[in-house]
Amino acid sequence: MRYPVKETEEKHQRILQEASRLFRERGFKDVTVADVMKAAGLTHGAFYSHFNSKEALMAAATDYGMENTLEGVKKNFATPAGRRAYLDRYLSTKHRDHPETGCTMAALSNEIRREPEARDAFTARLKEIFAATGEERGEAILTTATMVGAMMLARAVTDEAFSQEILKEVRERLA
Amino acid sequence: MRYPVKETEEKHQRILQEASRLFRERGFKDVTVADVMKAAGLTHGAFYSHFNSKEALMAAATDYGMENTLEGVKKNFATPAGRRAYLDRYLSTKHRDHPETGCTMAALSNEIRREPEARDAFTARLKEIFAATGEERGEAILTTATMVGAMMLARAVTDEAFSQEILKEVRERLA
DNA sequence: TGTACATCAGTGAACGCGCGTTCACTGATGTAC
DNA sequence: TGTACATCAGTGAACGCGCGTTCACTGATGTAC
Repeated sequence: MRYPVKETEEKHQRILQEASRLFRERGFKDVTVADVMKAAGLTHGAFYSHFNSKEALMAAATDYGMENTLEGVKKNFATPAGRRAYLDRYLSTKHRDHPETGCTMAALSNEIRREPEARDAFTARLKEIFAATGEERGEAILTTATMVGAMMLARAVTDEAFSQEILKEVRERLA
Repeated sequence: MRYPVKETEEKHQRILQEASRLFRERGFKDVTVADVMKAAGLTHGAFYSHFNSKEALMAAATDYGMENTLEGVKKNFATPAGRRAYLDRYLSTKHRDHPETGCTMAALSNEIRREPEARDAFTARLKEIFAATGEERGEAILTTATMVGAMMLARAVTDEAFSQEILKEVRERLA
């Protein structure tokens, strides 16, 4: 049956949101189209009324997740204190333990590399993010690389003390 | 039929080597057991005479790849010039374009996080790598995080000039 | 404003394919005597 | 040292399962008149 346009748009947003959340948590490959649709409260068959393929969803979810990061940077990098607080939150155990609500770069960049559509979205948003820091470009690049790398290492490691050490050392050394 | 012990050991090494290569290139999920065995010159059925499961192979390949990195660090970090050359090689377009022979951390850490067996191997080797740099610990952590993060971003991005810019800025700013 | 009907998001069964793993079988190796 | 035989890496067919995608069908919505 036909559904109200407004509800359809809301469902579309919900699919995107849940996809982004699940992908960040488990990666592209371990999340099925059915998983995403179930999380959005729909059946898997309806997926193709919203996206052309799982690849298209991965790209859209990447864009969605990177846009979130962009907003966060815009909001927090206005003042030195805001920037400092952002870095500390980024390099926290809370962020480490919740990739599903955290940075898309730290959660998915390994897989994004192999997904042409997602890469395009990633590239465009990353440029926006660097610009939004208001910092000298090389500085923004260095800081971002360090944060992303540190989070990935802290997450990949099993030893809790070691993982915290990684976060702490980088937190203290980041300008 | 039964095979000479020596040949069996060589085949085992070949499986490990090819697995590490293929995993770094395409990720754990996009490489099948059959792919690995074919690359090693065997049929897929023989796999279970060498490893208990694909998960066990992922762990062994992670250990194998990290050990390679460890040897490289040991060899190159003896002198400041050697260290400098190592960083420059790490942050090169050649390394960026050849993940299959490159750093396991930059290629697989997103996926390693979700594989318990691989995580253990990763953790142990990462500690060895930090120790092998001969640097102050916090320094080793910071530098490694930055290198890994920069390589992942440079690889995830489609724009060639942008990708090179990421590598160049980090190369110049790394002590 | 009211009516007729074309549209299309959503459902759930089904398709086709590929994957990890198992298994019966093979036969040269390596061991026991 | 020679002989008999148990072992076990390797083969290739098969199993069972889950995934992305398709499809016939539904029926309220939104549009054309």
